[in-house]
Amino acid sequence: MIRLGYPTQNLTLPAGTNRSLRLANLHDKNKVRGLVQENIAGLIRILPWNAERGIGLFRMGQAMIPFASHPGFPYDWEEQHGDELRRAGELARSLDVRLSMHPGQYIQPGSLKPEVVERSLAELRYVARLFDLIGSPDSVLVLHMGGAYEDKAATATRFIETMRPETNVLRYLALENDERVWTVSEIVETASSLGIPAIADAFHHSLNPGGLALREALDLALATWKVRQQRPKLHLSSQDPEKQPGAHAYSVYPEDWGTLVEALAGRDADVMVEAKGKEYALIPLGVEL
DNA sequence: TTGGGTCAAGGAGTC
DNA sequence: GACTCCTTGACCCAA
Repeated sequence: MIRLGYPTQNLTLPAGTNRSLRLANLHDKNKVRGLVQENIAGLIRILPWNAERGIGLFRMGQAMIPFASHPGFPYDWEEQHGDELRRAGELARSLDVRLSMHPGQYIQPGSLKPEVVERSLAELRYVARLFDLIGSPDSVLVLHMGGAYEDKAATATRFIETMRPETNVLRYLALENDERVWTVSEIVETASSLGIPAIADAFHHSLNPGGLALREALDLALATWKVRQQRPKLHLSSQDPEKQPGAHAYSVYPEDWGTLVEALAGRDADVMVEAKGKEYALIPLGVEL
């Protein structure tokens, strides 16, 4: 069985989980508190909408708690929003919707710069703490491995050494291949060293296959989820024909979906669809909105 | 009220 | 060297 999901916002409702603010306004406690409450309220609106349509995955916006890992964050967000987050988590579990987050390109645990590593770890700890409060052990913290710094082997070693002590982050962390640097086989190797699973992104894989067919890449990535006894997660998207290679299209093309389904060959997976059209991109995959 | 420039942060690749 | 792309558009000022 394949379950589907989409990221951060629902265009139909509409509702979102990614409202943020400029750093210059972070001092305004009431503003920040209001935005966080709106993001959590958005999540609470989206979850039942998804469940009614059989959409079993949802990715929360990284700015659910905007600037949560920034030293200038103006109050104790765990204490102030803990109850709301626990309630949202209870709702997600009662509806059987799996949650995830995907910190962005600035998160570089393998960086050569200590300050970049520290900021990256602070952000990863924020996500893990948020998942703790939500309380669903199958939540997934999706991360790219970042830069290669002209020496992949040394960077992978550095990445592993930096992450190994982060036991609470590792409870949720999964590594994803990207479209130009790290291939599926490389992230599977690093993930295995850390005892965590790997996410194969079918679109990135098509741009950066590392000599593997999609079927072979899935064989590697799906097997890594045994360490957590969880359903494997994958990503799917299509190329925007108007833009550079790697840019996500508004929707998913049926041929890309067909290629993934064929490569899965009947195996179970949770597939996150990354498209500008959000939930509308699930329509060509058979979801009725 | 709206249009458009700008926004914490990194790195790789293209032009 | 400037621009684009990646997670995700949203914020916010000027008119």
